[in-house]
Amino acid sequence: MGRRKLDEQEVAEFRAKLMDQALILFAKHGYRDVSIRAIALATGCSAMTPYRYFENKEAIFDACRARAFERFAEFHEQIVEAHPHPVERINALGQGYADYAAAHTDAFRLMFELDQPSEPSNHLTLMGNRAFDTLRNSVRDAVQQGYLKGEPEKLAHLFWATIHGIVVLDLTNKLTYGIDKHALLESFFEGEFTSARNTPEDSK
Amino acid sequence: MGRRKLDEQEVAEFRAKLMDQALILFAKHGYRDVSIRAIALATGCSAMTPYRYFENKEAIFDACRARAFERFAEFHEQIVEAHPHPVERINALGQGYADYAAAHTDAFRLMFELDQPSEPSNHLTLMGNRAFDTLRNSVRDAVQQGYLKGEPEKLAHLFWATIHGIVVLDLTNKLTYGIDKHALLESFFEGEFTSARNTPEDSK
DNA sequence: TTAAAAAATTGACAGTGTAAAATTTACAGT
DNA sequence: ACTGTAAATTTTACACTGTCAATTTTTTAA
Repeated sequence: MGRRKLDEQEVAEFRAKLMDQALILFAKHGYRDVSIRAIALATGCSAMTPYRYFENKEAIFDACRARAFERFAEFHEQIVEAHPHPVERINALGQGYADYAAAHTDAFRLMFELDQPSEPSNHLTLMGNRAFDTLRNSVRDAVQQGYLKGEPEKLAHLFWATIHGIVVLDLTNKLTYGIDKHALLESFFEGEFTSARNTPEDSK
Repeated sequence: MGRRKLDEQEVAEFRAKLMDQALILFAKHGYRDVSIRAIALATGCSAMTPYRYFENKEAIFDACRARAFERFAEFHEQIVEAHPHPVERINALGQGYADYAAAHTDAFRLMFELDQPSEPSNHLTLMGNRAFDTLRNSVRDAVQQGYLKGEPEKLAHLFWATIHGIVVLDLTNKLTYGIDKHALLESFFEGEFTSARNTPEDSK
């Protein structure tokens, strides 16, 4: 006696359906300008139904971010497959990172928003790491094969930080002195900055 | 006949008063969770009075961001004065950037939020540039004096992007592999990454 | 003292997140 | 087939939001 409880798969399916719509809306309009009612409407359920599948709006957002990271990671994994050479692979990953941010700006914002509405869930952290792992592994390989020197973890993180910095400064319109994203990426990949450090004695 | 119109200074004073409170609230709770009514209450005026001094909530936020950038720039300018040597100055600016982000995280978020509610105003851009100018000039000096080699604009931008990248990845809890902000900053300042690039032949 | 204009406040509205109540749905036992 | 019941869903309701419009207060010049 009593209506059958939704099994795990059914719940997962509806959650996915909600997230598909939510991701589209969040990416298009941002967290602030998407209402749960709008997500419900797009999904074709009533306004309060999402609350049965997610605790609140932040939980939906969090799930969408994780999904965005998942796609981001898949994109990186494709690049890895397409570039067997470690150094080329690293550069392709960096370029891909920037390209992805440009092509999917809204998803990128979702992922790297400074003003995160909640602490990252474990799943979100996992998906975030998965994308970075492609770079981490590539740098490790490059070091092992002698293409790079240094502590692989630090190298990978610094590489990431630099690309990320270039991308977000560009995204927030902070590059206003004629030096744009492309020039910076090019310089970085050429190692112009990295080889520029020396002492005054050297330059005399 | 007719009440005296507020002169420019009076308007500026009240705007400043509003912004003082708004900046505190925005920094503490973020754009989303601060209402104009709350700003008005903190300022001691009625709920709709802010609308006489700013077009809307975004305009208040924009003004606050510009003010945050102004303080950020002043902080950098103090660092410049305290460090006469170009290379030390550059490193101090980088370290200061990270320290400021840690000490005034909320203000930093305000300034570099990806999800900006509006296009940056001219004044905001100006204040943003003012902070970066300290680094730009320092790099230019360092290059002129032979401490650095390369195109100064690109060097300065790349330096900024790297520090910024490190800071924001840390701020958004993306550094989860035991390599933290401090290790990355240290590596960066030591040039560990920058001197790591060479060909396999070199390492044999 | 009064007319009027600027400033400030109040009232109103559509839209928000979400808690609680009401309702629909679909199954187990008779 | 019917019915009791529990799960799923929808409806209702509320406090709060940004902001427009109407109103009231304040302050000045005549």
